[in-house]
Amino acid sequence: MSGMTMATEARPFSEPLDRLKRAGLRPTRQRLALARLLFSRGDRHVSAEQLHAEAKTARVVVSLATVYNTLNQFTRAGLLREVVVKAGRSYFDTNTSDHHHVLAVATGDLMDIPAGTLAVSGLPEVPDGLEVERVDVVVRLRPRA
Amino acid sequence: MSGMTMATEARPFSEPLDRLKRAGLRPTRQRLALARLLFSRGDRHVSAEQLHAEAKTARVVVSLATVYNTLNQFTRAGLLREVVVKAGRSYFDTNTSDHHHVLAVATGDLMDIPAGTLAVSGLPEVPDGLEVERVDVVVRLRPRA
DNA sequence: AGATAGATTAGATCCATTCTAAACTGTTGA
DNA sequence: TCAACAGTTTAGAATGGATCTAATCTATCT
Ligand SMILES: [Mn+2]
Ligand SMILES: [Mn+2]
Ligand SMILES: [Zn+2]
Ligand SMILES: [Zn+2]
Repeated sequence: MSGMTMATEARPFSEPLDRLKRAGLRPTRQRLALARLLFSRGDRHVSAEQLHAEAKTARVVVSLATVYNTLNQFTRAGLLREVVVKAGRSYFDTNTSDHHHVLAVATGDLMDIPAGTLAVSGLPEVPDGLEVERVDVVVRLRPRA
Repeated sequence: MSGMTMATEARPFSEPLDRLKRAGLRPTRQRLALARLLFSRGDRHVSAEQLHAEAKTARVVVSLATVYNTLNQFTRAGLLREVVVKAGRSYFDTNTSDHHHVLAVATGDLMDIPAGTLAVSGLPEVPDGLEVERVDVVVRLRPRA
C-alpha cells in the first residue's frame, strides 16, 4: 500500500489528516473524527447540535463545546462557511466554493445553487475603505398557496 | 382642521392609527406608540432591544415582551419584514418593498439596495408544490485588506 | 522521557427570544 | 351607558443556542 498513487476516495483516512495539517491545526482525535464526519459525505449544511448527535451515533466521544470550537476553527481556517438564514441557528457549510442557497422555509431544508447558474448584476458601488467579502443570495420557498 | 385634505406628513398622529386598523390590529396605546417610533422616520432596521430602548427614551411605557409581540404581529401583518444576517439577532425592516441589503460586517450597519438597481438571473426551477416567497441578496462588505 | 503550548471538557454562564398566567383594556351590543 | 368578553399587556420564568471558565489532558518538540 505504501508507494501507491490513489484517488482521494480510496484514502478516506489520510485525507482528513492532510486537511488539518494544511490548515495548521493539530490532528487531534476529536478534530479528525469531526473532519471525517463533515467531509466524507459530499456537500452538507450542519448545525453544531446535529454534528454532535452524529458523533454520538458514530461512537465518537466529543463534547458539545469541542464541536463548537472545531466548527469555528474550521470556519476561520476556510474549511467551512457559516450560513445564517434562520434566526437563532447557525449552519456550517462544507461547500466553501462560491455558491448560493435555496431555503424551504417550511422544512428548514437548505440546498446549494452552483455559482455558475446564478448571476447578480447591478451591485452598488463599494464605499471607500471597504471591499466585497461575498454576495449571498437566498431563494426562500414556501408551500404553494 | 376637520374637512381638510393634507399630505401624510402633515397628519403624523392619525397615520399610525389607520395603519393598525388596516392591518386588523387593535390600536392600543403601546402599538400606536411603537408604530409612531417605527414608521415616522423613514426606512429603518431595528432590533427589539433597540426599539425598547427608544421607547424608554421617548417616555413610552412598554415591556420588552410587548415589543417582541408587536414586532412579530407587525411582521405577520406585512407592516415589517424580518431580516436575518447575523447569528443570534433579528432585525425588523420598515421597508417592506422588494429590495436587498448591504451589510458592513465590521460595524453591523445595514443599508438598503433598491430593487430596481439590482437583478438576479438564472434562478433554479422551483420544485412542485412550492413557490418563491422572496429572493434575498446580502452584499457583505469588510474593511479593505 | 520531560517540558510545554495547545486542546478538551463539564458545567456555569450568557443573552436573545418565547412562554406563562394574572391583570388590564378596547370593543361590542344590550 | 356599561357589563361582558376577547384580545392585550406584563413581570418574571423558562428556553435554547452559543460561549466561557479553569481544571485536566495530549500532541509536539527536544
Ligand atoms: Mn461564530
Ligand atoms: Mn420571529
Ligand atoms: Zn451551501
Ligand atoms: Zn431594508
